[in-house]
Formats: sequence, C-alpha cells, structure tokens
Amino acid sequence: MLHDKLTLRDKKKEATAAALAETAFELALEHGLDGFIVDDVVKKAGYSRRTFANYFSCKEEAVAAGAVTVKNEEEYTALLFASLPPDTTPLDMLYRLMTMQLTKDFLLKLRRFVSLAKGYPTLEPYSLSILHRLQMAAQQLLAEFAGERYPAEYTHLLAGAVYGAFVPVLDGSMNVLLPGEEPGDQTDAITFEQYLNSTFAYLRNGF
Amino acid sequence: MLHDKLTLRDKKKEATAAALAETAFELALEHGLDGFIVDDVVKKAGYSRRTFANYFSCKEEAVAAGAVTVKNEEEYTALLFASLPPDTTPLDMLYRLMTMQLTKDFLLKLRRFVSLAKGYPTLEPYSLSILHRLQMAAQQLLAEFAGERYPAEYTHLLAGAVYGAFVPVLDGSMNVLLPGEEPGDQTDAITFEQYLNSTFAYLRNGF
DNA sequence: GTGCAATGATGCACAATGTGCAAAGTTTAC
DNA sequence: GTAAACTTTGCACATTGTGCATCATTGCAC
Repeated sequence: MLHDKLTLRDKKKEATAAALAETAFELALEHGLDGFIVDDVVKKAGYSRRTFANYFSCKEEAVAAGAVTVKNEEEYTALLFASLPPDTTPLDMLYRLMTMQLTKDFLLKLRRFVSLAKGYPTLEPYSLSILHRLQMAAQQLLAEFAGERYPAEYTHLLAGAVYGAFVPVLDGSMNVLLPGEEPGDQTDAITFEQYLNSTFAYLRNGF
Repeated sequence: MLHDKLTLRDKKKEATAAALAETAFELALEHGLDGFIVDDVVKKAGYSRRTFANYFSCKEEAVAAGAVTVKNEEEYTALLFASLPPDTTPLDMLYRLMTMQLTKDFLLKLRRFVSLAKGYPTLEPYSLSILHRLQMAAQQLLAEFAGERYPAEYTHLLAGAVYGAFVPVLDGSMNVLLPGEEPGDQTDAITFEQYLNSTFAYLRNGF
C-alpha cells in the first residue's frame, strides 16, 4: 500500500477541486444543469474559469465529482484489515467493504445525482462512472487483501459482478428504498438492505 | 413486443445519426479525439453543424455512438425465441444472448474505442455506457422471455451481475485476448471465450 | 531562514462548441 | 392534392475549451 504523504500543495489542490465540484453540484441541484454556467461556479467558489478548466473538462464532470466523494481508501484499508480474519474470502470482504462504502449519506447523494441525471442526457454517462470508481477502489483493496490467496482473474471478475449487480438500482430499473426513505406509494419497493443481502446470496450460492 | 414500423422519416433520421456517428468514430481513430473538430465531421458526412447538434450533444457522444451499433433488438428476439426451449433459465438465456451480442466484430470495435478512450479522459465515461446499452437490451429481452416465470428483481440483478463481470475486460484491469487477436508477449492473457465461460460458471455455481 | 526550482492560479486572446429561432425543404396523413 | 408535422439548415450569440505568459505560493537543499 502506497502511503503517499500529502504535502501542503497536494492538500490545496484537493481543496480547490473539491470546492469547485461541490459548488457545481449544489448549483445543479438548485437550478438544474442548464440553470447555471461555469462562471457562476467559479464566482461562487472564488476561483477563475481557467482554474476550473485545470481540474474539469466540462460542467458535467464537476457536477459528478461533487455528487460523491469517494473516501480515502487508506481509511478503508485500515478498517478492513483490522476487522477481518486473514482467511476471509473475497466475497465476504466485498460485503464488508460495501457496507462501509455505501453509507446512507453516500447513497442519498448518489440518488440525488442519478435523478438529476435523468433529466439531462449529457449527465447520464457519469452515473455509471461513479459506481466504477468504487469498483476500482474495491479491486485495489481486494488485491492487497487477498491478492496472494486468489488470482486476479477471480477477484476482478468478482468485483465486476458485485458492483454490476447494483447498476439496476442506479439506472432506475429497480425500485429500491434507500435507508431513511419512506415507502410512500411504492408497494413493490424493497429496501436497499434486502437488495444487498439477496445480491450476495445469489453471488455466493449461484443464480 | 412493440413492432414499431419504421417509416421513411425514421429511417432517414437513423441514417443521418449513423452517418455522423460513424464519421466521427473514423476521424477519432485516424487523428485522435483532438485531431479533428465537429466541422470536419459534418463536412465529411455532408450535413450541417446544426444538424450534428440535433443528434449529439458533444463530439464524445458521437464517437461513442459510432464505435458500436447496438443491433436491432427485434432480430435477437426472434433468434432467441426460436432457439431456446421455453423453460430455459435466465442465466442460460443470457449466455446465449451474449454469444450473439458480443460478436468478434463488435468486440474488436469496442476494444478500439476503449483504447482510444484511454488517451482521452473525456471519453472514458462513455466506455461503460456502451456496455450499459447492451445490458438494457438484455433486460428488455429477459423480461419478455422470462418475465412471467421470474420476478424482475431476479432478472435485473442477474443482468447487472452478468454485464458487470465484463467491466474488468473493458477498463483494462484484465488482459483478455479477443477472438482473432494474437497472444503476442502477453503470457498471462486468457481468451475471451475462457473468460465468458468462467464468468458464467461462477455465476451459476456461486463464487 | 534563504534562495532557487517546481508548480498552481490567473488573465487574455482566440478557437470551438452549444442553442434559440425562423426559414426552407420533406414526409405524412387525410 | 393539400395542409400539418417534422427535419435540416443558416445565423447570431452565449458559453465553453485551450495555449501561453505571468504572478504567487510551495518544496527543497543548503
């Protein structure tokens, strides 16, 4: 595991990017994607348009980045390694990781992004790439945690299947009730926890 | 199944979009994504810039659309319904569908797009959305073919896991040899067929 | 701490892209 | 055949993207 020490310069860069991304996401939620322009973002965040372009290649990218902050992987690593016996299977490890990654807060922000994206076709490709970032982080952790016990073909394939199983939740094919959401009139909705558990049951025992 | 009859107007629209998309993809392969501008595309294809904007919201979208043509779903439907016994499981049906969708030609074009996208960050989000289009088509077919025998929660989850398992092939996490490609110096590469089969074996029997 | 190298932030000019609107050309439906 | 519906296009203009030079800040060696 690379423990890249964060220099002051790096921290400032991260802060700049985060400020711009969060501001972009806020404006998108408040006014819609076409209800503001990049100049609004940089003015509100206190940067120049040129700086925005140094970090994001378009408005969409910034909004997507602001929707979810993929947490520091090192944090997860420490937690995972501490809480799991060394002979834990990759599947069990992913289950544990997902319960950490997919916090209530994360899921709700993600859902807000996804429903925003429904109204703006240019935003849609980014929904999947958010999930993909999580998947990449998971692959990395799997490799560290189980790389010596399981071949990469296995762990990568597994990670793909696990995260792929959540795509239908993202793209709206399935009505899944996130933690904290009320059932409302959706009689056929299942809870996210139920979906998570049945996903792993299928993956564990076969479809 | 909706048999939307294709009127002449619809066919022309499709032709316009296809011509623009294919031209964009060709130019991207030949000169790189930043080696041409939208005006080059429309000039070569014989349309106006304004028409381009009627179909695609940016260059990237057109290039991605040109990379793969998701075949007519009706064609698949007919083939599937004809070749499978009515009690076929969704998993078996997806296996059959994938061998039809993921033709050698399709895979090679997809790979060309993906390696192009590696060099251009703005293109990357579209890689996943190509696979996602296939997944949506598969969900539709599954619903028609097995919707009365299996609940949507099952078929959607399954489709997600199946297509998700191919993400590592797309994003470059895995070295998979496409049909027709030479092994070269990649001693650790497995063939696409092997990957397909081991994927379905894991999904069938559990990880 | 001082000074120099490395790098981030910015302004500017210009190229490229995105969009509303109205006119002109096609297709559809009756 | 004709009118309605729709596609394509031109135009004007708003917005976005990019190369480059410069200034400000940080990193590093001493």
